[in-house]
Amino acid sequence: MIESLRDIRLFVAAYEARSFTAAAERENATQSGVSQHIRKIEDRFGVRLFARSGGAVSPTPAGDSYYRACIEVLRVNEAANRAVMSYGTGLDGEMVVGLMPTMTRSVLAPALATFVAAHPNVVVRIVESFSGPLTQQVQAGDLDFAIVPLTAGTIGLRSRRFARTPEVLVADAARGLPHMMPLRLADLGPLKIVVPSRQNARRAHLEGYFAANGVQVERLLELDAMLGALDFVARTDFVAVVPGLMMATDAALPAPRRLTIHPLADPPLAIDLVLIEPARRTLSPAAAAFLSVLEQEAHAHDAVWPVLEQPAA
Amino acid sequence: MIESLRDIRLFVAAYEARSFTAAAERENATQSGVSQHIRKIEDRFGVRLFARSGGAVSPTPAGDSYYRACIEVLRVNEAANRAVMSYGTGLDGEMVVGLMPTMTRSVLAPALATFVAAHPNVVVRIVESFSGPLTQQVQAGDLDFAIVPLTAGTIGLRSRRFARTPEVLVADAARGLPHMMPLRLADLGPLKIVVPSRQNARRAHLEGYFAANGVQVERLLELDAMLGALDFVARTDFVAVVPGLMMATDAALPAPRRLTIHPLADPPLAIDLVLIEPARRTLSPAAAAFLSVLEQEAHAHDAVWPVLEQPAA
DNA sequence: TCATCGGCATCAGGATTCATGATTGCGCCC
DNA sequence: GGGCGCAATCATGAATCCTGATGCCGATGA
Repeated sequence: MIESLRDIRLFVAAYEARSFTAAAERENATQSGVSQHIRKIEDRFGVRLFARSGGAVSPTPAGDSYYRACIEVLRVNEAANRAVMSYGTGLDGEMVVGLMPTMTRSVLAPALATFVAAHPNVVVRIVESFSGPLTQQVQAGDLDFAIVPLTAGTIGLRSRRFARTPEVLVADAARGLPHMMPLRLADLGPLKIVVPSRQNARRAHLEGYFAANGVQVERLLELDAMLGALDFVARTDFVAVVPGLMMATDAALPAPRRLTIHPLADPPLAIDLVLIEPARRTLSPAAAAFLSVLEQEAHAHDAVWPVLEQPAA
Repeated sequence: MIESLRDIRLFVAAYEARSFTAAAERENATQSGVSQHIRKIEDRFGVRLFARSGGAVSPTPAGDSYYRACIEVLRVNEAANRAVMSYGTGLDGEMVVGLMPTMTRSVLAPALATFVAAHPNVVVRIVESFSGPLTQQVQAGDLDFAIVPLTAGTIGLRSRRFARTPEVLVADAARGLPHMMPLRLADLGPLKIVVPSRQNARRAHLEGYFAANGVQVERLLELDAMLGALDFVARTDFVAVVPGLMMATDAALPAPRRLTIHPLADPPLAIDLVLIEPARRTLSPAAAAFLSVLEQEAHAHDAVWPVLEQPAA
């Protein structure tokens, strides 16, 4: 009875999916096969890795421990493969990255331009979506990494801080608010405001901020289409609160402008963006290179905003 | 074409032996098999790992690099195996136990430490609550067992005596009362005293004791948060009466101390703790083992208190 | 309380992979 | 040039892996 990396991969998939069936689907296998592999491991060690209680499987402490060790094995193994593969070719291959709309509006374009110029052989695919779907896709291994708002940790993901950016108010320029001047929302009187739907992690942050700081809301409009929201703001007396990073290029634009931008003040509000990647893998060289460009681009605009002393809400 | 740990082992052996034949011998394989495995790796990566020049094989730079990465993989993999094998002993399953705060403060921690070391496979869940909710949860079958103060029997429960512990007075050390010296409450003059709410079964015991023994109460403060109560006592001239078991570790603590502890004397007052479990079930092996550890730990501190001749009130 | 359903375990078969021993090819030394 | 040592190759039998079907259990909902 020989242990194989297949065993480990299937176990890791089962652990992360909390389901043999889902794991099989992810790893191009069958439920039966997954079941047999895991039983094989359990027999070899004489330890139960999952508690089967009819409907669902849940890891035992031994399973938890083995999982932590296994993702290490997979990561190191991947590093081994990369080490030898680098003797064959330079930077190429395919890379799939998930980004939330905040990233795609201002940061993506210049980062992409830089990257494709430097690495013409890399096939780049960008997926734009919201945090929920992106998280799932990273978990499933469909994405090399994703940038999403900070949320509670999820099984099978490694995450690290990517950037912090202030939330800013966006208003129709016809209102005459001085561009880039920090504002207290409560001073603006009852607001007609565009917010994302509850699926979006930012919604809760915003509502908490409104409630805690006496912001009067006249009308709430749910709109998950960010670009549409900005266009809507430019044509009506609605305003929107969006991550500053999203407006980075607009902020520096000279007059005349359709929209004015205003960091929230008293207190400021910021949002943390995190990088998530599958815990069992390491970033491919191409993905790592792109991430570095993306990060550099995201921080290029830091200086236009007031310093954020306070941690994010 | 799936990569396997066998590939890696054979490659490592070949690298170290500088010979396929010797490697085969070391790994209980044949020269042919080693040759095929290594060719498989080379094909997969499109890189040559060994230079074959008739008589002997010598690693290429790619082979050197892969070797260094591979021994890392083998090391990490072995660590994974060791991690899970240490779980080979003891019981398994899940166990949910309800404890009153009296138990969680001094007894729980050492008992838990002993238990998880002996039974790493058991998923332990501890619920801290008061007698009412705990009794309900045992009745509902949500808990394997609970430790609660002695009360009237409830249908659907089996109970047995778990421990008897004296009630003790706890006072701010600044009062200068000699630590561990038994006291008559009535001798202390009018008391400012912290007591649990009426939901707590001990409240009635205490009030009965006060009335029967001429204890003068200047102020009563209801506080169900046990830890908070102790902290409050340490900062004010209030005192509290709590089960001795709760203060077991504090009792043995050397000076300097924030609190002094005093068994109630003339007459002593004790409280009985009982084990309750669903009458329709028997204790799971894990629960029984944990109970035994808990009981042992609870009795480990018996000697620090005066002998209780009298039955509890 | 019963029927239904989702999900895992088990089983037998067929496909695939793996290991083996024999044989061949290559370079070296005598 | 003929042994000699070692790796490559090949065909075959063994072990394994994967699959689809089926059974079983607990959860869910009427």
